[in-house]
Amino acid sequence: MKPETRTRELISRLARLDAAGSWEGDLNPTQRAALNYLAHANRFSRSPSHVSSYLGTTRGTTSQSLKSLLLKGYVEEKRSTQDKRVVRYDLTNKGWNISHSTTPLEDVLASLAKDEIAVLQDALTTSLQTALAQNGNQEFGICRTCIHHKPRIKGAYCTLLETELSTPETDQICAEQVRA
Amino acid sequence: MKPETRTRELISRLARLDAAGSWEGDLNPTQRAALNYLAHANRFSRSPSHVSSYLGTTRGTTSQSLKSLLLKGYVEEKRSTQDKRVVRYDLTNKGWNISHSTTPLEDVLASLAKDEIAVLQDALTTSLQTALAQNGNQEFGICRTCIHHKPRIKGAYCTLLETELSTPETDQICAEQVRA
DNA sequence: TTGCAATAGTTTCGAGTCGCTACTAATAGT
DNA sequence: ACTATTAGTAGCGACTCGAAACTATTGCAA
Repeated sequence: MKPETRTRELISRLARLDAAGSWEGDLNPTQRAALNYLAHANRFSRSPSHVSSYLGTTRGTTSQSLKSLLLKGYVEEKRSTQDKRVVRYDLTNKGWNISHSTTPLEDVLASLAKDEIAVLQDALTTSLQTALAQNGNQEFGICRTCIHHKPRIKGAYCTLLETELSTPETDQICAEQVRA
Repeated sequence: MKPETRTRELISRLARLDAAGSWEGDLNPTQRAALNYLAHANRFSRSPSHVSSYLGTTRGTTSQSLKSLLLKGYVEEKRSTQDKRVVRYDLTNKGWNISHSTTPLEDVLASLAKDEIAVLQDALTTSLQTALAQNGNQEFGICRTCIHHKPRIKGAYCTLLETELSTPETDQICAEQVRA
């Protein structure tokens, strides 16, 4: 079998195993994925559109998943006052608690050698970036690594959103991020 | 973010992208995964039970997926004469044709450097083996690497199934495989 | 300013996955 | 012969997913 075929199969099987084994609490894999995204995204990137773009599904599907998360009390809705169309979803305490728990796959990955996981992460990152670029998708990288990111003495400044950012925020996922 | 968390996220996103982009023909991701398995599994490992064990779903779900594949003409049913309970699914010509097509993710992986994909494959293989071992799942490795595999001048002999195997068959997936 | 296009989000529909339980048929063990 | 086990299927309810239709809001431009 060609190495790329074999590797694709490995990725698919690992993801499948992970999804099956991560029915933590009353969250299914998709809901868990959405929650994970919301836990790491900055305050400008937590709308249904952003979630659906990140997960690669339609807005309709995402709308339902978020509604389910809302109903179960893992997130809360914040409607914007500037643009009355947009909604932002923030994690509740219950949401934060569950988002910290690790999945079986993470435990396995944690048992790899330090250099092994570093190399794995690099190769996967490269692959993901290439794949995303080919589809014209956004990368959803971390603020700190963006061309619009200008470091300040405390925190940073975003030249795109024209906003001051706190230090923890520069480590969050931003939907607008463009690699420097 | 911890490297194992980041890596898990990468695997999950790549798999999601791959699944979304591989709606080749009229096959959805699960049906495609089942077809891929059948394309690489040997003649002793192509029953609904084996497919469900490989994909990590229940037999009920697999039964439906296979029924769908059958209906669409990608596979055909062969009922065993020895054990009248078991069914074997073989790919039709239509099935072989589609199983040879590559997915977008494969194309991306193929563009990686040779040593990079080798290292990637190794790390993923190790992770998968560990994860499967923890769940008590079968590994579904290749015949040739099994403790029951005894090479012959032409092909091989399996001491578990007590059967002669042709050379191509020793490169196929076997549900009974146990790493030597 | 008015009007139209674009955008954010929701709703609904049909097909399909998935876990679960219950079921039939065939085989294996005692 | 009786029972337990195994292979496969059927039906149920919850959910995902893509697609299309829909509302509300905003942006743009004549």
